Parts: sequence; structure tokens; C-alpha cells
Amino acid sequence: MAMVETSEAALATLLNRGVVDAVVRTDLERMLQAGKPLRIKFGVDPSRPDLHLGHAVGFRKIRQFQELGHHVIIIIGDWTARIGDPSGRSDTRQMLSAAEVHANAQTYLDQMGKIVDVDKIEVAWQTSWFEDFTLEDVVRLCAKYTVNRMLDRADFSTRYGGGQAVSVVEFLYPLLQAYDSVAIEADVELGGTDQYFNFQVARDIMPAHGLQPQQFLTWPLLVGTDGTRKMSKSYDNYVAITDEPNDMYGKVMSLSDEVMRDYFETLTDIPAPVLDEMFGEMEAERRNPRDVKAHLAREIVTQFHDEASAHAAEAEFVRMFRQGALPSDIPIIALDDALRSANTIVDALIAANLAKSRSEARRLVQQGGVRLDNTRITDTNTPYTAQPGQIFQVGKRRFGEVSEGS
RNA sequence: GGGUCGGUGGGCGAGCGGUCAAAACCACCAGACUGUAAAUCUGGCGCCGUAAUGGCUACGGAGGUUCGAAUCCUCCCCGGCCCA
Repeated sequence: MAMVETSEAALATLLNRGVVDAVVRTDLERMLQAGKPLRIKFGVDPSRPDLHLGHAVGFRKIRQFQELGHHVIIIIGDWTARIGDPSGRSDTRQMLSAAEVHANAQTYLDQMGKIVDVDKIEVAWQTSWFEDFTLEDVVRLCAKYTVNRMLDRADFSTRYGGGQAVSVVEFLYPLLQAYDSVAIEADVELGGTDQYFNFQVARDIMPAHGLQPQQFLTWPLLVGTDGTRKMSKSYDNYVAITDEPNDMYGKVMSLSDEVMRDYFETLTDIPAPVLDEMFGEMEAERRNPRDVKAHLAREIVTQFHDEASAHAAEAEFVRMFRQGALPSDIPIIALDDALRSANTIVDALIAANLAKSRSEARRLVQQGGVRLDNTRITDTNTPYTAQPGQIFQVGKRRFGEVSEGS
């Protein structure tokens, strides 16, 4: 049996840093101190495999459990993914084919592998216990829970009270998810704070199956780069786990200052006292917030890539945005027939794919956003002759160098 | 099945016969500034095009009324709510 770490310091970090709730805290503590590997459950939704830093917050917590020697079991929600979204959004989900779910799950694990040791993880497919579920099983499961309890969930009660539809299926979802805990005999479940209710349902149901109720731990939902809404692909305020170093660095730099601290706490291992000092200096205006953010950006890029890439990304960022210099790596614009036949700057922007329509190209030029060989062009009728080596700049971030190559 | 309210630009949502390519807000793009791709400020944000108060296509779909429709009428499709 593997060794399990039980030191006070390690447990304190585990239970406090980047944690919203630990339920039931004292029980969980006792179990962690007992020195036996616990069965840690983490459910994965395989319908959306595009992961961002918000997910990474959870992965880091999962890794902490791994490092202490606990056994992590990932449940691929391949079955519940099909019965619809529980959170009341009306758009019904598309049914995914088994192959799609499989592919998504693999992508998910690959990305997760940047943080968690996936080799040590047990992967459990929900279908393996739900495919043989009978109507009788479903009814029995439902019998263990009450509508009253379901309505405890804020989302349900507000909608119900406000005369809005609450589908019966939505009641089923937490029950099925709770049953997962029964199926794998979870000791502890981990997830975002939005999962609180579902985890609680599992606690309620487990004793009826002869199990101890699971404990659980929730982490905060990371705020996105806009500084207000939670990080999500649909708000386009996310930093993807798979983003390239330069992109990742830049996106972190575009964070609102107010959320920096949250990022440090949930996405880095920098000890709290060090953070306190850093932010103290910043508030006393002895330290530039920009540099604090740069530190954060370096930390994050290092985690998902490596230290060298982080430094390179930083150097690049300084060049481009602080010094206004050209990037070191400029995309190539093919010197093709379309570009050759361009007679004005507007034609050229279209041919070079730097503008979607002539109207847009015009706008960019008129607003002073276009430079050719570092000379600003403001007249839309400026004649243009294609030549290799020309450098286009559109806005602050889009560049292109004309080249004979394919 | 009956009733009722609605379907408008990337989002939300105003407009309810001409002055509407369509308010406001958000998102997005550009410029200025800066401590950064932050904040703030300015401009832009259907397409084609200009010296332009120019042209074209658009307000769920198809027809119609009108000199003129996102706005009125008919039918159809889709959604919310209420009653059965």
C-alpha cells in the first residue's frame, strides 16, 4: 500500500488554499489524517473538451490529492451528457455519438495531463454501470429522494417560484450523478463550487446503499480575463490550457488587476506570505502592478509549457507592447496572383487576408491602423505594388511579411 | 385544441407606415494615452463604393396593401406563458 502523506502543513494547504467549502470538514480532516489512501472522485463532462485555466484550478487541487498519495478516479459522464443540461439553459444539448464522447474524453485527459499524473488515475465510464440500469433501478433511485430536497437547490426553487419550467429530467441529473459516487464507492468528491448541491445529494443517497456518505471539497470558479464573469468559452474571456506561450502570456497580462490575487492563489504554488508581501508592496506603490502581473504570467506559462518559453514570451511581449517593435516571428503573406494584382492598399489588405471586406479594410486605413514597412497609411487610395519583404502591420497585433515562398 | 405575447444586427433589446442599415447597452475593431493586450478617453462596427445627403441587400418565411413596410393584412414556420 502506498505511503500517504499526513503532515499538518500539507493538509492545511489542501483544505484551505483555493477552496470554497470542505464538507464535512472535521470528518474529512480525520480521514486524511488516518493515513489510508482515499478514493477521490472527480466527474468530467465529455461534451465540451475545450479546457481553460478555470479547469486548471481544479486539476491543481486534484494533483495535491495525488501528491499526498490518494487514489483519484475520474468519471467520464458519458451517460448523463446525453440527458441534457441541468442548469436550466433551454438549449437542448446535442446527442453525442459514442465515438465523439470517446475522442472528447481522450482530449480532456491529454490536457489534464499537463497538471495531473494521468497514469496514476483510474478512469471510469458512467455507461459501465448505467447501461444495465433498468426502469426499476431508476424508480428505486428516485424513491430515495424527495422533491422537497430537490427544491432546496436555489436554481430550482427560484425558477419554480417564478413560474418557470423545471423539467423532471433536471431532477434526475443530480440523482444519477450521485449514483456515480455509489458505483465507485467514493470517499471524497471534488469539483467546482457550482457542484455543491449535487455532491450533497450523493451524501444523502449513499447510506441507503450501505456506504458512508462521501465528503467533498469545492473550489472557486475562476473569474475570466474580463474581471467580472466566470471564465468560460462562451464569454470569450478564457485562457486555454493549450494556448501557445505568447498567447497565454499576453492573455494573462490583459487580466484586470483586481483578480490577480485569485489567480496567484488558485494557479500557483507561491506561498501565502510571499504573496502578502508582494501585494503589500504593490498597494504601497513601491511595486508596479504590471510587474506583479508579469510574474503571474511567467508562472502560468511555465506550468503549461516550460520556463524557457515563459521567458521568451515575456521578452516578446516587452518588445511588441512596451517598445512597439516588430515581433520576432512574423507570419508570411504569400506573394500570389491576388496580391500581385492589388493596386491599392485596400486591395492589398484583402489579398493578404488582413481584412474581411473592403469596407473593413477602408475603415482600418482611415482610422490609422495600417502600416506598410512601418509607415502609416491613411489614404485608402494609396497605390500599392507587391514586393517581397514588405511588412504589413494592422492594429497592434497583426503582422505579415510578403514572401515569394509558397 | 383554445387564448395570448413574441420572433429585429455577434449578444441583449428599442423601433411599430416615410427622417431606419435600424436606439441604448455589451462584445468586438482602430486610435490616443499609459503601468500591460489593464483602466480611461475618442472613433468605428451589413456589403459595394466615394468629393457623396450614393447604390445594394437586410428586421423568422412566402405572398399582399401602399407612391413608400422592420412597422399594416393573409397564410405558414418557430418559441414563451395561460386555459383545456
